[in-house]
Amino acid sequence: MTFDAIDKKLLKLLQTDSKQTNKALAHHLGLSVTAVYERIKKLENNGVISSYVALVDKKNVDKDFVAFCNIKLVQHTQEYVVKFEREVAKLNEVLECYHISGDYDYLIKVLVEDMEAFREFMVKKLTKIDHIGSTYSMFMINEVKHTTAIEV
Amino acid sequence: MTFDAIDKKLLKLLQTDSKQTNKALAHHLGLSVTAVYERIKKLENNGVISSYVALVDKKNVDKDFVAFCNIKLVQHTQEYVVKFEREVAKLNEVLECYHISGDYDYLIKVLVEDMEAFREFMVKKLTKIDHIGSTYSMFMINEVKHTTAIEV
DNA sequence: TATGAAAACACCCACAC
DNA sequence: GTGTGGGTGTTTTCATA
Repeated sequence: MTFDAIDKKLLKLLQTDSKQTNKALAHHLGLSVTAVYERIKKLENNGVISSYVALVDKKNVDKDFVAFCNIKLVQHTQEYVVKFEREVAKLNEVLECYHISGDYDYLIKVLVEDMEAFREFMVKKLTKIDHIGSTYSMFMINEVKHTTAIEV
Repeated sequence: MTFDAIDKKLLKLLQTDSKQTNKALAHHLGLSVTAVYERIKKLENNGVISSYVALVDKKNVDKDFVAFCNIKLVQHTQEYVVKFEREVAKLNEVLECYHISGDYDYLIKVLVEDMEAFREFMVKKLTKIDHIGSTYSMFMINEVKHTTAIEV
């Protein structure tokens, strides 16, 4: 589908705050409530908007220790890859996992309470997955930017 | 604040789908609508729930080229650091930016249309920021997992 | 705290322009 | 694309236990 300037602005607004009423959105966009309603439905039906979620502030739940782990597998057979991906996706400390180019095979983002919890995670969960060769971890010192909103 | 089992389940539900009605949530949790309403308000007022947003599927907007760039600054004076962080945060291709431990100073996540757009980004935006020493980029081959929901 | 009832509000969809 | 209208459902408040 194609987006005009209004669609883009609408997506920006909804990606910032999805609890705005259609009336408020209509006012921002200079459209009628009905027009806004139909544009939103179109974006939902086309899968552009995949879901609406609540975002939790990790600082306010005492879980703001973030680590990025580069992971290398010992082998890259279909079987190993599939199994690793399935196992790692199950771990709820793992917020993101990407198969990437470069020196390592995967990059994962891990969220836990503190360094001690991270150690537990590495020893008891991550490295329990078979076929992991080596890992290289980086710890977050400060979160400079983090947004879920993408420019369309 | 402290969370009981119901709060945790409620947060999980809202982080998955914030458009559920309080009635549906009440049914899932075995509570009354008002009880759910007040728990949600408490979570919002305590800053546990920071916002409600629409999530856009990057595949459906033809913007699914993801790169991770490790960045090293030439110097680490307060002035350079502050300036870099301010400039990089302004770039809307940069979804996330973390000051990290390890061989590099920063890890950023970049979202653009394709490799050509990434090249443009690197040449015309990122490396235009002063004091960047070296960079090391990794490209996403596949997104194995990506969630905004954190376990509380 | 939890609840039910009631008012205020927003959404949804059809119709007319 | 805008506007209206009305039925439906939801949010919010409040009295009550």
